[in-house]
Parts: sequence; structure tokens; C-alpha cells
Amino acid sequence: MNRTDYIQAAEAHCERRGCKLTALRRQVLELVLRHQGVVKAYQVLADLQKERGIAAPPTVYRALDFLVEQGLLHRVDALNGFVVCDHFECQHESMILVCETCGKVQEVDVMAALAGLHDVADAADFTLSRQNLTLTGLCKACRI
Amino acid sequence: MNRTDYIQAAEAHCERRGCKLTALRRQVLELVLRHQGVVKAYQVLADLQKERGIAAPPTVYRALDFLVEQGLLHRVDALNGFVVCDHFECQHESMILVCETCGKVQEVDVMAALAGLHDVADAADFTLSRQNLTLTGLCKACRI
DNA sequence: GTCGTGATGTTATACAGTAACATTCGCCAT
DNA sequence: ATGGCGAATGTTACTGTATAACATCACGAC
Repeated sequence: MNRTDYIQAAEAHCERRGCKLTALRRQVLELVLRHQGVVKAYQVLADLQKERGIAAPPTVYRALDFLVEQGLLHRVDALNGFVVCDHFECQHESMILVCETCGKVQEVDVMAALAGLHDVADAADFTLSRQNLTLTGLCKACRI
Repeated sequence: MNRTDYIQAAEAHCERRGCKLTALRRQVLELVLRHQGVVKAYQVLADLQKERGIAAPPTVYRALDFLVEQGLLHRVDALNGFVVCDHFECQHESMILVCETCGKVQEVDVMAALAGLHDVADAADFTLSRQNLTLTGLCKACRI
């Protein structure tokens, strides 16, 4: 899916969920798309400032929070960053793999593996929220 | 295991690993133990200042980093916090469950479930680091 | 119109973490 | 003992991350 298609799909996705991908939110989403991998909020802020003059932290944080809420982005806690989700349509939980060496990120579907975690949580009388796991390790290229 | 026993075991644990649980590090560990659940670095800093007058952020961060390295604490990325590990002796990977409502934390052993995650990662040509997962959800009490 | 609601702008500040350098402490080789 | 080394701690200052609180704007419902 190219960038334009993605944005269009994202817009429809928001519409279906009863909210709007406004101009600002779209602009922030585009800025995140332009990077590959994890982006930091203040990087987005800097980019945004280049494009539209002044902008303050709350502006980008509000947009990023919205995009995460809609499932268009995932927050990567371990890195204080954000990464695009390219399958926001389907409801799969997923696992985000972050390479400790090169920083590259990949997202994989893990319904099966997560079932095991849910079992363990159930055994501990704990109900997991829907969530995307972020795990760190070494990608193929860096492992060599 | 009570607090005193824990500290003693922790001290021995460090000794075995060829490093020292110094007075400062022990004091920080005690401060973390005093809370239940997740503690923030600046909370520890404030506590430390109450006990010994001035203290600066690097002082507690260095101690916390050391304790995490020794396996005595886990970092909880999602909360920018730290939590005591009560089984630092065994090498199990574990899963930390954080209740979204009451903030209580429990740690459970999940070798089996993690095996599934490792399989998925392998399939993606990705080598996971040893790590402790942090998942959010609702604990028994808050689910009602 | 105007009112309510949601989005955005603005200011200021709180919270989190680290770089860089100074100082102290414990140890041990001489 | 002493001087020198490495690890730990102290100190200053800063960078990065995030949010509170309030002002303003856009726009549809009535």
C-alpha cells in the first residue's frame, strides 16, 4: 500500500469509527509515514515546524494520541516512539520487533503466541487489555 | 521473604556476580521495596532526599540501573517505572502484569507462553533478547 | 444568530534521563 | 605508609519527554 492509498484508507477508517482525520492529524500521520521505523514525538514536532512554522508539543502529542487511539500508529514504550501500523483494518493483536542494533522495526501477527500469554494471565486472575507487544532483539541482518 | 532477608539475599547475589551492593545501592533498593508495585525514579529521589539531604538525579539513576542490571529490579517501560523482582535467583523470564485501574503489579513465570513468542520471532528471522514483558490489563479486584 | 462541542493554539511547567567533569573511597603493589 | 588505580559517588547543567490549564477557533444543531 503506497502512502496516498494508506492515507485514504486511514481517512475512511476514522470515518467508520465516527471521527475525523483532520488536516493537522493527516499532516502528522504523513510525517510519521515519511520515516521508516520508529519516530519520536519531538522529531515529528521539528518536521511539523518546518512545514508550518511554529507548533508546540501539545499539538503533535494530541495528534499522535489520536492516531494511536484509532489504531493507525502504535506507541513503542521502550523507545518513547511511534510506529505506523499497516493493518489497522483487521483487529489482530500484533508484536512489534525492534532491533537493538539497527533500530529497524517490524510488526508481525501473533494470534497464536498471544493465546499462550492470555492463558497465563487468566491463570493469574488477570484480564489482559488488547495490546501490541514490543519486544527487542536482533534482526536478521544484525545477528550475523 | 521479608525485607531484611531479601536485602541479604540480594547482597549475596551481587557478591556471587562479582560486584557490590554498596550502602547507597542498598538504600535505593530499600526505598523501592518500601512501596508496593511500580515506583518512579523521581519518587525514589524524593525519598532519598528525605533520608540523606541533597541528592541529584544521576545518583538514583545510577543505582537503579545497577539494580536492574543485577536482576533485582525490572524496568516497566510503559510506566517509566521500576518494580522489585522477587526471584532474581532463578533465570526465568517473566511477565509483569500491571493493572490499569489500581496500578498493582504482579509478576508471573511464563516460560511456556514465551516459547510461543520466540517461535514467532524466529519465523520473522528475529532473535529475541532475554526480557521481561510488561502487559497491562485488569486485576481480579478491579475486574468486578 | 448563538450555543455547544470538538479541535487547535499558547504558555508554562512538570517529569524523565544523561553528559561531563570533580571528588572520594577502597584496595593493593611497592 | 603511600601513592596510584579503578570504581563509586557527587555536582552542575542540560536535553528530551509529556501534560496542565486556559484561550481561541470552526462548525453544525437549534
